Amino acid sequence: MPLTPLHDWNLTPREAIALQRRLAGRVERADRLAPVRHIAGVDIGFEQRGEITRAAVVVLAWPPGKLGEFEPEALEGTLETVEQVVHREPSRMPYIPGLLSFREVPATLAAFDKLTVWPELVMVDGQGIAHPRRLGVASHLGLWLDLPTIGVAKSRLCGRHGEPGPARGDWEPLIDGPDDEVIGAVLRSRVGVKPLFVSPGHRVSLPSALDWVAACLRRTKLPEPTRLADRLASGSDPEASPRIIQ
DNA sequence: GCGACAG
DNA sequence: ATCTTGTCGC
Repeated sequence: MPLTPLHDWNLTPREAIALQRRLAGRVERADRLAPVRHIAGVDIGFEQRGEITRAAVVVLAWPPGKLGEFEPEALEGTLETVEQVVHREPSRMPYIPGLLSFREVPATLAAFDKLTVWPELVMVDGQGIAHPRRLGVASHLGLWLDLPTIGVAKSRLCGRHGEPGPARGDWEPLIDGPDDEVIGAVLRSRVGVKPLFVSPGHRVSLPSALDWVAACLRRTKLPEPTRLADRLASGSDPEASPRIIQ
């Protein structure tokens, strides 16, 4: 069953919410990944006070160059960029908490259209199922692309949790609803900084999502895929021209 | 009615 | 998210 073309979406918040409820039923929370050879990172930036949406996708080679090390520092620079693309277009919707995917997914899909290297796993800057209707931007994108996705957010949208321990890798479950459903994890990705909110997007379990994020962590707070996509989507890399490396 | 609220 | 100077810390 084909989904409604996102480019045609011109929904009211009420209609968008109804659509999310239907799509949430199609999100898979168990692992169903093909062998991973490339991991993509996705992030969105804005220009001109939000009038222009800028989607960035960075594709990294997996596994990283050097294996057998446990310290992230020893793996510095081992997740190499294979391709990166940027797509700009007029923004379609304002930001509304809970409806982020309607604002960001269309531009993201256009960016994916430009990729020549297709990833087997995607990390998205935002929530996966850790969403009021269990359909955050990572889950929505995963359904659309028919790819496994993981949500890596910098702050909380919903759910309750304890404060994770101080060590890198320490985490606490993110729980929501009257039935205490575990919708994600609050992960200390770096000592001394606010924790990350990791949640399954599509076709990835929570334990695997945490494993993948941990495997992509280096010295920074964000895992390499979303860190590089962030850099590309934000101003620091002004005329970030699309390029294919190697 | 009163907060909370990804990017 | 973005707008922005200085400032604290490794």
